[in-house]
Amino acid sequence: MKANLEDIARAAGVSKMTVSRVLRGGSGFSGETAQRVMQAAERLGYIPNRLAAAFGAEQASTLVGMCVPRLTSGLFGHVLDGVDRALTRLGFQLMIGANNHSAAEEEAWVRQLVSWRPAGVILSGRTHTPATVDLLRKAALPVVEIWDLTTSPIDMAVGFSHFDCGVEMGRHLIRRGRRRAGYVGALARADVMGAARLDGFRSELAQAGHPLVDAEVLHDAPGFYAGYYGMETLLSRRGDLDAVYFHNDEMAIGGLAFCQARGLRVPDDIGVAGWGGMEAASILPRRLTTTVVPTTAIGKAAAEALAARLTGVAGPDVTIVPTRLVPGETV
Amino acid sequence: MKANLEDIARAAGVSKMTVSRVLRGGSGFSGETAQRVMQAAERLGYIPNRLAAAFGAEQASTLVGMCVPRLTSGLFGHVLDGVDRALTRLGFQLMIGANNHSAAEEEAWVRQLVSWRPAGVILSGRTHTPATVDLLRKAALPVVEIWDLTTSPIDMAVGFSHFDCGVEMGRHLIRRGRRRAGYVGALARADVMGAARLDGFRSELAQAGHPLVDAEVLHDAPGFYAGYYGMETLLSRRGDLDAVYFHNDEMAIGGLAFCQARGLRVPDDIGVAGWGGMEAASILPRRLTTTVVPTTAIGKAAAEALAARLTGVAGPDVTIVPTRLVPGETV
DNA sequence: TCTGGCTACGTTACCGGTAAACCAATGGAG
DNA sequence: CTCCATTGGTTTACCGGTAACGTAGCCAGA
Repeated sequence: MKANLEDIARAAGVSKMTVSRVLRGGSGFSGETAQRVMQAAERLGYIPNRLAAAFGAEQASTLVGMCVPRLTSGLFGHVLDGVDRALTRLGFQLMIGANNHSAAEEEAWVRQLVSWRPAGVILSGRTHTPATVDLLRKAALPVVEIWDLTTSPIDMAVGFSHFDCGVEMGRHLIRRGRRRAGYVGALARADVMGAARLDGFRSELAQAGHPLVDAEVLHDAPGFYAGYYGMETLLSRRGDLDAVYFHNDEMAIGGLAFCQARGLRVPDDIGVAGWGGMEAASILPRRLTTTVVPTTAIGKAAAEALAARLTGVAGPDVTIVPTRLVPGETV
Repeated sequence: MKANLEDIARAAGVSKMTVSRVLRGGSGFSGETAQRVMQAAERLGYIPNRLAAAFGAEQASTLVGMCVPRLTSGLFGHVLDGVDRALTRLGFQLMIGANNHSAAEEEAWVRQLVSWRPAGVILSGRTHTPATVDLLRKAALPVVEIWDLTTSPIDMAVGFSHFDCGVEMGRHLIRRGRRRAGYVGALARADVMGAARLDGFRSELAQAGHPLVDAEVLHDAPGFYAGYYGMETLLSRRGDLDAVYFHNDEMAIGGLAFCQARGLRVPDDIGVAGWGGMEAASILPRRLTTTVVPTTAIGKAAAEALAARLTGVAGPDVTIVPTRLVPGETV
């Protein structure tokens, strides 16, 4: 039914090996032979078998795995897009997985992945089980950890400091005269990076002499609803806040919706800041003050770091991508 | 370096085949043997080689491919999530690709995919090149086409009628007393499904005796900005519209932002309707009138249809998932 | 006692490529 | 005229699993 190299070889009157070389565009054959082979392959509707190729030649396959926290995150959608575009251009295939912010789920996924003998892996975050790290080391896979900067990456890293994002936003709020700031987060205990931003925020405020008044870290996923209700909860405990920093833009927009619903004027009565830089944030009636993260660039850089490693070019082990605090009209 | 079945066999004092049977949880071995094998495998840090397994046994692999129009779409993020959760539970791995609304790019991706001999494929939409269809047929792959209902799916389909969505929204606007409706779309000529909604919308309005006044279909990606500027463009041409139907919720929200910026009162001066049902739509100051699409359910159904087909259970060829028009406060 | 069926394995033959080694012409340099 | 490099191939030996089939030992029932 399905043609293989042998069939083409027979049809073209050459050996299997010659067909292999022609189809992979190598050398060691005449133009005339090449044409006969190509025609035969075309005529027989040959579909290459990468399974056999990757298996037979122990050389790296063209498979790259990537694990994100959640597939529903707008930010990671852009990261994925950046990765996918770069990998496609470089001739790789992308295998994805979601770990739902759980290192154990990530381990299970990595275990599946390495059994496909991929060329490399891209992981999100720096929280991995020891078994995961062990597995990756044993498989001798190029690994890129994205999103957060790790002091000691497993292999390579592309990202930025979440702590610094928090610090910067804290400084901004202080500069804008805010003195009683709160924080609304999500994914309590599951998301290390949101926690890092909160740490940075808290530390900067404390240093400025106007420490964080209160923080509400929900267990929910960081969406609009969570922002709305987080804001409600926080303000019901502390009605005297003059600014609230959110886990991300979606939540901040939810928070803004709450303010609107309660007749709170932003930024006069209360300031609101987000994080991430989703498109909607810049088109709200009042542009949201937020930190823009170069998501697509991170994905692209991760894919290219991996590809560079695979072609033997020594790239940088750690790539720092700059985030940018964009002052809007909400604080 | 890396252990294989042979190594385990040697260590456990049995044959390769017995190891294979034990590790795959089959039968034909004693409990004592099983334990020796397991321990040896554990001790040697055995990592199975799915490449070899899928290659050797011509049986279907556990690889499933999925192609979406854009990875940055919020709606498709949820579809992907639904697919991924279901597939992971069923023991499959997900390989993804984006076609950027281009049948040619989809073909290129499918060509790559089939060379991995996957167990099945999930495609978005019903626009495929003849070569794509041919390729899939030749590979005898189970195929699920999602998102849009196809009259004659390649194999299976999970989705709904975009035309009907448009019809329903047209009816809603008429019921609300709107008589001069416009439309703002995106991805001109690339997105067949948005066009189908517009067709349905247009046809229903015409039938009601209040035909569509004007439509502005941009070439851009359907985001907030596009909605903002699309609204601006449309209203500059036709200032007398009393309602605008948007390609999706993001664009509708962009349109709302424009209204706010220009001091247009919604829904008094003008009505706004979206499509898709993003979370943000329900938390806006005025809840957006939109059609909610059960994205995650579609993904789940697609994955399960595929799995059913693979286990030999005959599932339905076409699964219709219901969309729901949710009247908000914007029209 | 013989037969048949079960359990618990072992043997053998692939799957479809690729690397590496090998070989037969051919043409040009010395 | 010989030698050697180059061109254009072929042959062989794997890669690591799995299916299919073979078989020894044991026990039950006729």
